[in-house]
Amino acid sequence: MSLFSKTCEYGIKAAVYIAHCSERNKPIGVKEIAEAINSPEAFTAKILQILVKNKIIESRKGPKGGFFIQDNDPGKILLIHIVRAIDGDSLFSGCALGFEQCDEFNPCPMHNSFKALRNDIRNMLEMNSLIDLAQGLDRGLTFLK
Amino acid sequence: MSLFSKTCEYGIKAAVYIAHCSERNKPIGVKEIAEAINSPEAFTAKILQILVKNKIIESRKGPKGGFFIQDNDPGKILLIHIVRAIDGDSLFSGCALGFEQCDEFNPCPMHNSFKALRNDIRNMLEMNSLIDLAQGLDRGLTFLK
DNA sequence: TTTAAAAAGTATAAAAATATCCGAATATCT
DNA sequence: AGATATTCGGATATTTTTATACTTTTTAAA
Repeated sequence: MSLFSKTCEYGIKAAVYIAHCSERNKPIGVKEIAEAINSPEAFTAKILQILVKNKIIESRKGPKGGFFIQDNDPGKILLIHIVRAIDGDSLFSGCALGFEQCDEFNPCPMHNSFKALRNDIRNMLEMNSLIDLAQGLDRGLTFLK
Repeated sequence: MSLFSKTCEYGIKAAVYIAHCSERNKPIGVKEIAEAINSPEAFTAKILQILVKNKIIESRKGPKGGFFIQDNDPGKILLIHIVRAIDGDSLFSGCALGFEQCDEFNPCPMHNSFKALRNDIRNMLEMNSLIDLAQGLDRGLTFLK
């Protein structure tokens, strides 16, 4: 078990790559993205559609088309937006043992020790924008495959 | 996406319930366990087998048989043992984006912000023993369904 | 020593996640 | 206007996770 679903992992990587390239200011095709993040192309296309529908990234059809992020946006797009769009918010707002009704008044055995962790997860996702994550790529300090 | 797989959630709940009952000092059958944690019986049986194979709990066949934990053990059995047996250790030792090779020298974009969180997860799993989790049940403060 | 109750083992089924394929819609360029 | 490149949408396929059903083995007790 890992934090994110595979779908979400691809979504994050793709978004980071698009942010990384968005300086060039021209749309990037699925093919290049999938190649860059080492993901299955058709599946990646589906995930990009989700991100577009959730207005996290933009797209243009036809020749010279592809996916892109407006100039000033990478700093505004947070990991939590992507995770929420793809995996929902159960990771950082749900119960560790999967109970629907688990709260202060009706806690599961893990409720109290999980509370802090859940907030840490949420904070981490709220603190990291695509700019933050893309910067390392720009400088050749981090990698997407 | 949630922290644990469903299998692991059932495994944790089952183990906590067994610890909770182990005072009575007699084996508890799958039927009672599944009932107590509101899980599918046959599937729960499979999970209990995993825990037995990993020597996390014990079992006895035949009439009056069932699953149990030795008197002094619930304090020694940590969540991390159960999670490791069922979900493996990718959750608290792997890369957030699923890379095999992701470390200080070859980090993924999330590596640094994830590092602390991963340790928090590990700590949480190492800090909680079955006794800790069962205590709330004993006192009627927490619930397993 | 026979019977019955339970876990262990094996095979299969159903559901969800992951992945592929192809035609439709749309935009660009000539 | 026509040809082409691309995303979009829907159908389908594959794999993994979750779940069930049934048989075998072990054990306790009558």
